[in-house]
Amino acid sequence: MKKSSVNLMFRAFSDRTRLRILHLLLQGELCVCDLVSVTRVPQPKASRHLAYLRRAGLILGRRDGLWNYYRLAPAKTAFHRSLIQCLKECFRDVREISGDDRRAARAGVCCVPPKGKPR
Amino acid sequence: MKKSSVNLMFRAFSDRTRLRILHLLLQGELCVCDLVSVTRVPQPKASRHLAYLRRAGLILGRRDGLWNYYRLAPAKTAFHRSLIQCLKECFRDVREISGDDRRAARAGVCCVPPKGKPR
DNA sequence: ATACTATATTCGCTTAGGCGAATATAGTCA
DNA sequence: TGACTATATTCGCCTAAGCGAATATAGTAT
Repeated sequence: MKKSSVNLMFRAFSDRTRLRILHLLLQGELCVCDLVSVTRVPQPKASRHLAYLRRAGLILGRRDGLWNYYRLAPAKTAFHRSLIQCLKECFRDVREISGDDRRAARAGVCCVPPKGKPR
Repeated sequence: MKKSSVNLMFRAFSDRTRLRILHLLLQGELCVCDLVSVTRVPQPKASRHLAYLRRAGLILGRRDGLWNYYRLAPAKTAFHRSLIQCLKECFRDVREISGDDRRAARAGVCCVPPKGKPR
């Protein structure tokens, strides 16, 4: 773990959009278009924040054809695990998160791809 | 809890100096001059960060004569408690913190006041 | 009063980082 | 090849926020 990653990780959590994305990823892997359609955030903005989270070591990406799937990086330190615990608890206090959860629960809302997305 | 305080609190943790101050306060109430002498941070800088932490609801101040004592604010939410847990665990990853702890352990290092500080 | 101590605030500067809009890249399909 | 889809990056702008230096405030002592 490089010397400033604690700061980076806290900073990563200090933005509402990133918090929403991270919270959604608690339920598992999601592709960018799912994140975009659930959060109703402009796609470039979502990509920007995803890049930030990737750099901070908080998420991992995987490309499958046209889609990029992201998931939470496994926590390798006690600190990282505690941070994830914060994530699980902050939903009460971040208004948008409950709306996200509701929309996410309404199943595969997203884009209908040319060939059908491999679920 | 106002709507943006989760962000504010995470942001408060995203600065090394504030992290060091918060970590020191885990061991109890300290006055500004103690914090300054232990962290070796310029006094105005320490005061600035203390003001930030006060605004974020993370610390409480108390004035006693010439001295201002600060302590961690009691956590009133599960989220806040988890955040404090992060604080307890991040010392492994923030280099300066171990030095702070060592210096803090060397007892009442600080200023020798006119009349002797009420310990 | 003056002098001194502890702490806080302001100023001017610089960088990080958020945003929307536009554009680039990469993979797929016909 | 060209058209289309999903995603990423760049650009220009603006605000947040860090810093050192200087200064202000408040309490104490004489």
